[in-house]
Amino acid sequence: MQYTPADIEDKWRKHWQDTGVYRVTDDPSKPKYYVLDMFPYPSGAGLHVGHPLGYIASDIYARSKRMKGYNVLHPMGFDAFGLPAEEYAIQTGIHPADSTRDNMERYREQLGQLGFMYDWSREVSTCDPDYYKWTQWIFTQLYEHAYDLSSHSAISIAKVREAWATSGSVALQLHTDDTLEFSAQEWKDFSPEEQAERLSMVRLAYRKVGYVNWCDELGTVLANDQVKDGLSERGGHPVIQKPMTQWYLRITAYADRLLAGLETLDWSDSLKAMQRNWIGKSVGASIHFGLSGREETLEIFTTRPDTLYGATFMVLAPEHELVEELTSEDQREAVDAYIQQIMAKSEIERMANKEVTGCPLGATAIHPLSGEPVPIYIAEYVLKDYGTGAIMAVPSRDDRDHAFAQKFDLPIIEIIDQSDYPDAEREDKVGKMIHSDFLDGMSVKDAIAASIKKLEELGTGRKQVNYRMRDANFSRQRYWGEPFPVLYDDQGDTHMVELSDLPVKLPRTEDFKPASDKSPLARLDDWVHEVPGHTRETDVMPAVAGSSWYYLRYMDPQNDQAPVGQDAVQYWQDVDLYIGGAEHAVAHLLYARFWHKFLYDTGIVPTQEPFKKLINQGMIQGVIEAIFLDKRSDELPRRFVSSTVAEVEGISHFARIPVHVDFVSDYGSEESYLSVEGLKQFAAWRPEYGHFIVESDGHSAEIQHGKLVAATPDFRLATLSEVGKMSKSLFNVINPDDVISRYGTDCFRLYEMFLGPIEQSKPWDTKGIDGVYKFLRKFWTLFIDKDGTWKISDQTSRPTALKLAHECIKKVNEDIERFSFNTCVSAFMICTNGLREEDRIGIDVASPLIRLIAPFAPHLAEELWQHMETSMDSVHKADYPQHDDQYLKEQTITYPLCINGKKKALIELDAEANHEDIETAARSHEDLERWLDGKTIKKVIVVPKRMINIVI
RNA sequence: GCCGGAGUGGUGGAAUUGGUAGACACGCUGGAUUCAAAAUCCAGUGCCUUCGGGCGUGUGGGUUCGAGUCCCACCUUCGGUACCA
Repeated sequence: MQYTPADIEDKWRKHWQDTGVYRVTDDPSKPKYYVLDMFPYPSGAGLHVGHPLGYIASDIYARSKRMKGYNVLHPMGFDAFGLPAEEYAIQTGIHPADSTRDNMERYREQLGQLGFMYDWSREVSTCDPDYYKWTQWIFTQLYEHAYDLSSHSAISIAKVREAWATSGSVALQLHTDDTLEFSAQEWKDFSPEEQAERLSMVRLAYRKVGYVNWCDELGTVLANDQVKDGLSERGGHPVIQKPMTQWYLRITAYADRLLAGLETLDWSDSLKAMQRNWIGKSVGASIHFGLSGREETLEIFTTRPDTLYGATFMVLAPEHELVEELTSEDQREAVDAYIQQIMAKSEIERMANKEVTGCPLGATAIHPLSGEPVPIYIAEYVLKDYGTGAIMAVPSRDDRDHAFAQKFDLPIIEIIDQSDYPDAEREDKVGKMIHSDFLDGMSVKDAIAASIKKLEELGTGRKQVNYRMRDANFSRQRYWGEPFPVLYDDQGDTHMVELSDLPVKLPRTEDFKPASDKSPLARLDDWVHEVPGHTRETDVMPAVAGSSWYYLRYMDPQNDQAPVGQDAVQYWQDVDLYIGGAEHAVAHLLYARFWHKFLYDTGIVPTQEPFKKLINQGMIQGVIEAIFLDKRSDELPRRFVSSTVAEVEGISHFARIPVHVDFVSDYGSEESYLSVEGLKQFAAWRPEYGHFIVESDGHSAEIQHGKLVAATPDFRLATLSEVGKMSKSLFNVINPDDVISRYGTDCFRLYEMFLGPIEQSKPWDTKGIDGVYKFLRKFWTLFIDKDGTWKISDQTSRPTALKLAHECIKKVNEDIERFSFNTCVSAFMICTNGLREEDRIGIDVASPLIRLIAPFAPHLAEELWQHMETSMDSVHKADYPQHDDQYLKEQTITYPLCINGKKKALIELDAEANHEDIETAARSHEDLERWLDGKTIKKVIVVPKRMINIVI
């Protein structure tokens, strides 16, 4: 009987489901192990071949752990709220709830096909009201807590009130961006509004003004993703940065703990480095510069207070609140024009801009030590949310300041003598202070301390810790997300919805298009005013809300009394292994850690960190196929060209238009192109281009209303192929379905693993899949012959067969533990190729091999297992095999013999040979004289069991 | 710009701790089988070569008896950059 996956795979999947092999209960008799995948966003394009890469790896690991006696939780769910469903709804009129439900259904089906050991009864979906009830509740808890810096823990607002009423603001050391100074009496005398204002300065969820990408033309806020070159991706309309009052989470309160917690985690150093850099803790000074003719001061943060005497100008972010006031009449026009220009740019564009831009305000600050006047500028390289949004510029010691000073012809004062450090760069903290008054002669390190001391004496500055990380903007002016559990009363005061009234369900509407500058929910009058005397918050939460705690819900998905029950969380504790994409390195992984620490502080979870070990899977990339649209005229017929034509005419005249990969011939190759047929498909897919002509090298064609009007013979339009993200928005998603129906699930699983290391990204390609399929057939025929007879004999296998098997068992066990699944597949191949030479295979080889491959190819293993005489009804309940060293003994070792590190020959020596035996053998090699070529041997290096090197 | 990753035959990749570079596959070439093809099986396959050997892990330096692996500089490319998820 041939290996035919179609005959066995569906059968076993159904069997496993019917018998509940993968049901997980909280079983205290076994050690627990929690394997988590980053749950997918259920995109309309379906599961693509990139998703399973991590899922297969985690499934293999989870299955092997289970066979090793652990009680393994390996759940799956959906990150179901998000922008694409809403965009899809705006385009098609299909409600996000409906499209998301359908997409989840498709995902469940596709995931089911992959043979994972998920316990679907634990599924979690972030858009399910039973789930987001608790997302909302956690938000209310964040609102009801502040952060106490002395106990390093969240503290309830009730306690804060009590403490302030007893002893005033000095009672507690709370994390805040503002200054709180009031006595107990003053607190009591405050109006409720004034009290609320003070509390808002410390709450972990609070409101403040933030900037959004605003597109007037579309009447909506846009995601960064939807903005290209300062224009909306859809329609190409201008986008500006618009201020708006929004909810924020005070993640900065947890910055130190998020930093310290990294030390305890089994994550890659690179990932920890990314989080560390994102948090960006820096120690420096806060310094107040006076402003000529004004009472108020300009606060700046610097890590280099030692360089104060080199500060020759100040730079503010264009959004800085003092800009308006400080601008002189002469400069107003220029300043306004500059601000307008900058507000059209995204932060990335501002930072990436190498060109130096800026504008003087026509105002001066006063140097806090020298009393000299210092001119004030605004420039895009200073960002509002970093530090105080203002810097003192020290052109002699900062590269960007230096470039700015040169462009605007500002003085550059050298204040550090680095002549003792010839290799030092401008920004290195080494050298002796000069031209710096009382600091002269000090080292940089001493000067930093001395300058802070001086500033503190003068009352114009103090030591300060600053974080690059900013509080998390938690408001989205959209529909498809969790509604805030927030009511505002007639006075504008904020009230959280009580737990008994949660969830605040997302109201159903068919009108989810943007409503001017508000969330679509703002238009639902009945819902907004549902609670008498109150209006609801009409923004919704971002997708990161639901994904910040979903891993806890899997532990106890049905609980209606708490996000997660104490019994469940005490048993499952935390995630032992988390596998997911590196693209989540900072955002999701930092927010989830933040929420987890907050939940720890409030007694909901027993651990400080959610994810003990983390593996980043690489991306399976797609190929983005594109053609070029001539931007110079928007009259019909529009003109499309190939990349080569666009380059000749000047690439800036063209817009890159992605083409659905299904239309492209020779997809992914250098010669990829659109045939006449592909062109027709393109025309039908993008009807807005109605009438267009296309030009490629030596080819042209004209299309009108989907019909080919004219074309050169053998027409083809060359498309540009670029490797990149596989994404619905790039029209290059490849689904696993076709591959599975052709080769079977086990083959697909093995092939994805065989592609390479899971951390590595690579473009999708099915070129090598035949090799894996051939292997599975060979493996099968070790056990079952052509007419379906079970071939395994009762006799013991020969030592050679046992050696092959145990080498494989050893290798696979080792490689699973280091998450090297591609080499596991190779090991299976090597073993199988070797066993084909054996004239008989006994049960002593067959049984461990079938169990060994079970986590990788669960269906095949289960089918073969049924032929074994065993009490275990499923291979997946059997033990995982361990190797026995007695079968692995080698008689001889082949040593490479090198001259000066270059291999010259191989010599075979007894495995037990000692250092001297080996050297003697080397020195007596018959060809040695020829290799020496008259030179003498200086040294012989022998590494037993490794190599021999003769140095001449 | 900044932070992080990757770069090895025609292709995917292996080399786990500084010790035989190219395991295992794909592809290709030749052969067997076949009326023929598919499938299958066997052999070969880094590049150059005067057949002695020489050169080879993105580029250029360095450390070492020995470097794909460590160090320095650079190039290319991918991910993130706070509203894609």
